[in-house]
Amino acid sequence: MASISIQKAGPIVSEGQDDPRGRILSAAGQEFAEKGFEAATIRDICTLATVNVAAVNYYFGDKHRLYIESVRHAHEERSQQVPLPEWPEGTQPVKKLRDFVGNMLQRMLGFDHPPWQVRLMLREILHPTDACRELVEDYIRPHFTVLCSILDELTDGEMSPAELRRIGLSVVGQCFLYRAAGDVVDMLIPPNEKKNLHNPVELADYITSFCLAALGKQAPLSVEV
Amino acid sequence: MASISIQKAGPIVSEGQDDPRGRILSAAGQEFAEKGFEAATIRDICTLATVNVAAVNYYFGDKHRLYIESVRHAHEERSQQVPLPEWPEGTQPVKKLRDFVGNMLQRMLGFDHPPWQVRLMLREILHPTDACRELVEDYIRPHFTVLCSILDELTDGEMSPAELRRIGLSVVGQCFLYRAAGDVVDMLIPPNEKKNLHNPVELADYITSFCLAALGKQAPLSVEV
DNA sequence: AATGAAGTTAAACAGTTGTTTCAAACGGTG
DNA sequence: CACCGTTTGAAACAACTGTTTAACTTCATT
Repeated sequence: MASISIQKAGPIVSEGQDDPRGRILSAAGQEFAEKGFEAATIRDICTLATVNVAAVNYYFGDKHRLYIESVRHAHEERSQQVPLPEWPEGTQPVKKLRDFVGNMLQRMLGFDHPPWQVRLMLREILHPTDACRELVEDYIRPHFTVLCSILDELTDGEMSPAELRRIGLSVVGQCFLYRAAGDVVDMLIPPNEKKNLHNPVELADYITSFCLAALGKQAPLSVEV
Repeated sequence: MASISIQKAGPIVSEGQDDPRGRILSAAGQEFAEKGFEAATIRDICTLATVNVAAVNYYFGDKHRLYIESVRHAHEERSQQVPLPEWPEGTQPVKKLRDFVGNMLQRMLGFDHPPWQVRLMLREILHPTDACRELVEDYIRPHFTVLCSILDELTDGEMSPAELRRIGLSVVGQCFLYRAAGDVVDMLIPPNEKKNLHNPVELADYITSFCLAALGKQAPLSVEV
């Protein structure tokens, strides 16, 4: 009974090596990312975090609130790990677009394989729960807004905000496919082709070129006959 | 014991109104599509199918094999519901591309809201299990091959197969985003804008134009200043 | 009518789930 | 040291999971 008031906030300290709450949050994120909300069990999470089963209910109240918190924890961490690029005044919008796409691919695909933070966020994007709104407002929308403003610069203000958003979704969509359906993409293209043409760097160049060509800011990929 | 031999095949009849196996398959597909493999329960499936709990194990052996079968069932049904378009000899590749994109969007997004077959397949694409390989080979790859051959026609054979596949993924990616991350897209754009610019028909026109422009087969979306 | 396989049922099984309990241990403060 | 709120621990809880059992119905075939 007396512990109920604690569940709302928990200890102020966080992220320490021997901080149980932080360890649970990290372990939960990994488990939820891998198995999803239902399949991940409190017992596995606690084993991974080396805490007692009761700790989750003590610190977070129940499994659902632990999930919400772990999604928040994930996108906060990921925002710090791969921040948006900053450009000096007067940077060419073409370069900005290339940087943005490269940044987005790096954030989505990671250097080797994507970290659990991204996979957890992906789950929330695909099957939104209560945690989704915060994820969109704090993480996704700011990034999308930057992209649209780059496109606005690039098209010299010719496009309406609605058109800019639609083009922005074209850019995001091309990157998103590799993240969300990466396994199927791997089955559709030969392995060596993946290394040569579908690595993050080549992809960023290609997707940027594709969009620049579509917008008439660069020669088309194929020449008219 | 005696019933084990039955589980492999089941009755020859299928899809009848009072065919338990067919009802289970359909109910399982809906439940798996909505909740995923773990969260969907055999009891809920059987309640929906109005059969006894033991029926699943009788007809399919266990939950996992029921899942495999229901994924197969889903993409077989969906192939009949929305077949690939057929074009008469000499059809312009531009028209083919527009038709293909429209067809893909219709298949992915459905007329009103997407049927459970698509949502189940989407789950398998995002988090592949044993059922994925068959889904790719029997459903996804044939469609992707058609797309690449259209792009080959369109570019007059100038592109290598690898380049064609990469462009194909650009086309698919733009459509896929609306299917996989539709809820987030809805949060990023105003509701009326969605009706005007992001309905299947407008989208098919836009995505086709975007790609044609990128390939230099149509005027760019924005004119050079 | 008798037979026996095919199909269906309610009940039970063993295992796992999220959650709770309550006692023990901790760590500062009087 | 004794006190007290906070944290940890092992065990138990009730509910639910997939699966199995064994009795029962159906029904074409002999």
